[in-house]
Order: sequence, then C-alpha cells, then structure tokens
Amino acid sequence: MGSSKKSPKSTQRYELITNHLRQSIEDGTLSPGDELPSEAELCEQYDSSRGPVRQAMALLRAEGLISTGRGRRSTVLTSAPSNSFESLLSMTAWAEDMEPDISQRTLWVGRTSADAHTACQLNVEVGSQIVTIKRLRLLNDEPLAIERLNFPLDVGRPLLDFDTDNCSVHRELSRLGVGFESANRSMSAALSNGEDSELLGIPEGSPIMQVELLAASKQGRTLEYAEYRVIGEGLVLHVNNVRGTPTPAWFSRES
Amino acid sequence: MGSSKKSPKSTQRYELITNHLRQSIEDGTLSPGDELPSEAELCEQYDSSRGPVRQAMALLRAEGLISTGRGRRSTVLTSAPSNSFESLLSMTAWAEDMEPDISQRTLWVGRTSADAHTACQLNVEVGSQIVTIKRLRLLNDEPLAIERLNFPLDVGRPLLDFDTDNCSVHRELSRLGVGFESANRSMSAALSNGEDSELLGIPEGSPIMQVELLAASKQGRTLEYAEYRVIGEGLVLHVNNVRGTPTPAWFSRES
DNA sequence: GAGTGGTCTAGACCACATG
DNA sequence: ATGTGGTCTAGACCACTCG
Repeated sequence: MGSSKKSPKSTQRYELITNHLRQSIEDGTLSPGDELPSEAELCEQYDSSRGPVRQAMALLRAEGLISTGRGRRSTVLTSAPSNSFESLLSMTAWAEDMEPDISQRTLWVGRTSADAHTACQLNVEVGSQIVTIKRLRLLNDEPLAIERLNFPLDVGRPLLDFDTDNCSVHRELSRLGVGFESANRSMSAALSNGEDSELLGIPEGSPIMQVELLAASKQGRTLEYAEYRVIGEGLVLHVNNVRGTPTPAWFSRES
Repeated sequence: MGSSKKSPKSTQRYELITNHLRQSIEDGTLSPGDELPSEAELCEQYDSSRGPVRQAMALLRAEGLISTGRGRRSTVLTSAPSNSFESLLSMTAWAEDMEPDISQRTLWVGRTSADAHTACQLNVEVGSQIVTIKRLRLLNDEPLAIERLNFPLDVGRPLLDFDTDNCSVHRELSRLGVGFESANRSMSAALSNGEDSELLGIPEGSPIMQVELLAASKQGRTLEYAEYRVIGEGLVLHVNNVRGTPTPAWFSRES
C-alpha cells in the first residue's frame, strides 16, 4: 500500500512501443525467428518519428529479445523472461516475482565494527561502526540462503529499529530516500561449511553458490556490501547477451 | 592471414566519444564520483549534435561505467573492466584477454547421435547426428575446466577436420561464416563427480561451477549448446547493473 | 535497385535538480 | 531561474542485404 512510488506519469511513446512489442513476443504473437515490422511501419503504426521507435528497439535488443542489423529486418531471438533492476538488487523483490512463498528469519541485527575485508568493500575505515543484518531466507519454509547485509552506519542506522523479519530491507531504504543506482554481483562455487550446514540444514560439503553484492549510489558511493550463501540446488543465474550491445558481465580468476 | 574481417571503417562519431570517455575513466582521469562534462559541452568538444553524444552516454551506462539522470550531470560509477561479446561467447577469447597461458587438450571430436537433453537444447530430433567436441582446458598447464561443445551437424561439420588442440573453435566457425548473434549462459554450483575429479585432478566432491551456454544466430536458430565444468576456485562471474538499463541477467530456481 | 537499419543534424519542449 | 538530461520531430545520407 501507501507507496507513492512514482506519479502516474503519462507513458512515454517509446515505452508504449517497447511494451507492445515485448508483450507480442512474450505471448507468442511473435515467435523466435519471426521478423518484426520495419521501423518505417512502426513509425506509421504509432504515429511517431524514428527516434522513439529506435529507442524501443534498443531496449529490446539490450534485453536480448531481438537482433537488429543493417539491411535486414529485426528478428525475434527468444522470449526470455524480463527482469528488473530491483529484482537483481533485492532478493525479496526477486522472490516476489518468481516465488511468492519466501520468508526470512532474522538471526542478528546490530552495529558492529567493520573487519578489514568488509571495511575495504564498503570503503570505510577498518574498525569503524557499520550496521549488519544476518538473516536466514526461506522458500516454502525450507532454508534457501544465508544473507549477510552490511551498510555504512549512516545508511543502515534506520534498520536498527526495523522489522527485518517481515519487510524488505531494500524497499525500506528506498522509502527513506536511499538511492541505489548500481549493483555489482559476483558469484562463485564453494562448499558448505559447518555454519552453512547447520543453518541451511544440509550435509557439510554440499555445493554452495557464493554471491557477493556491492551496491552504490548515483555518486558512486558504496551503500551496501552483501554476502549470500545459497544452497547449490536452489539457484541458477542466467546471463543473456546479444552481439553489439555492451554486456555488463564477465569472468575473472579468483575474487 | 586471410581474414578480411572488417574494412578499416572510419570510426563513427559516437564511438570516438565513447572511447575517449571510457579511456578517461579507465586511466583515472575521471574517477568514480566525478562528474562528466555536460552533453552540451561534449557536443561542442566533438563538434557534434546531441544524438551521437547521447548514444555514447547510453553505451557507457549500459556498461555500468556511468550513471545519468534528469536535472543532474552524469557521474562516474566505477572503472570496471570492459568486456566484449566474444569474450563471453568463446572461452578462448576470454582467456586471451585475461590469461595468456590457456591451452587445451582435445579428448574427443566426432559425430554422435543426440541424446534427449542435448537434442532438446539444440532443437533437433532426438537421435539425429550432431558434432561434439570434448576438451580439457588448461591454464598454465593446470586443468581449469572440462568443455563439451555440441553443434548441429551442418554447423559443426567443418570442425571434424580441424585442429581443435591449437585453435579457437568459435573463431574458426566465425571465419567460415557462422554468425553467432546471441549467447545465453546459465550457471550453478555443483560437486565434482568421478570423471571431473580424474580429468581436473581434484578430489571428488570439490566445488564445481557448472556452466551451460546456448548460442544462436540472427534468425534465432540454435547453433551451439555447450556445457562446462569449471573448478570452483578458478572462476568468478561478475554482473554489473545500473538502474534504468535493461539487465540481461536473472536468477531462477533449478535449471 | 529497392528496402532496411545505422548514423547524424538542428532544432524543440519537458521534467527534474540545484542554488 | 538556470542548467541538466529525457523525449521527440522531421528531415538527411550511408552501409548493408536481398532479390
């Protein structure tokens, strides 16, 4: 409720075009391999100049849904699910899209002094005060992941007096005016240790997907450093690339 | 040699602007938190209209390097490494960027009939002929990953008579006119099985990053289905998102 | 050669952030 | 109030694909 998120905001023309096309792709009106209408045709259809039409195509291309190129018509590639920035930033937002039955049990909320690693990631002094939240995330009441969120003190302070068992931390921070602008995730495979096994209810030595998240503000200040340990059978990450669009994903050795 | 890849191709204006700005970011002339010149200033600097300038900004935004927004100047977020479509599609291309000392030992190359899973992924009939390459990838002569590439027969046939020990498969296919246009990767954590352990020289039950790749043509036809099993300590995947740009990455349950 | 998307120009108005 | 980026128009030429 009471979320005055955004004003009704008359939809932009390019959004209208994007949404129409995306829906046609998702509902099968346009199947993989099919050609889209030409830009000229879309201009007529939507009584628009080429700008908005091209912006719409650029969006669909970046989502990996279509392929475009000189001298030929654009073609549908897949009907992959769409995805929002929020659902990658906030595990709760992701879960609400995909799996309605997610819940969490808070293990620990409080102020603590930053260890070397966390301080480095958050770009604060070693030993300075930070806010840390440790929660167990459950799917259908089955443990799914251990989550440890770390915030600089001024960012996370409001969370010290917040019901972390029943609400989304990111949504609350967003409501308080904390503007998350970028999120950088890294992922690797690991084995569950004793603590993982106990909390997640799995045998020691099970596969674990280890995820780290660094989120920053518009100004590039680090607002959050989070670590997740997710049961290996539980989660798959997908990355979809189309030639010619920048791909904000890459592999590296070690962390 | 005879690679007439692309004509010298006078660089486009927007590429010039993109490259200049990206280099400024990478070499530290512009640091995270700094403001970029305004669009108007860039228009003057490059004697250009707004179109190319905005296209350059859109690229940098999609790469996760900058953040833009109404009413304020754009700011630098990070100086993350850049990355190409090729380096995500082809492990060899990735490795050449990051680690010069990669090599491979071919275990098996040949025609085989597709099992149910592979046939489904490649979108061919179960039992129809496909080309499969199984290689061990080594980094500094240490095993890094087991790679199994599967191609429809007409796509992969030239590889049957190809030196898969010393050359990049994707580069060769590209040279032969096979146009890879999109790549969809999915990743999960697993434990090494007996074969993994033997080939990779690790204890059974070690963490493994299991990667699947589906690559398609401009028309959406599936050209390749690849499976990798990478040693867990070897590889980290990064995904960088900025609010407002589509993020071609998402999580799901299971595969 | 006709059609298509890629690039670019030179304007315009609007929404938003900041002083 | 001013400056900024976001959206849009109405043209233009080019590079490419395909019949």
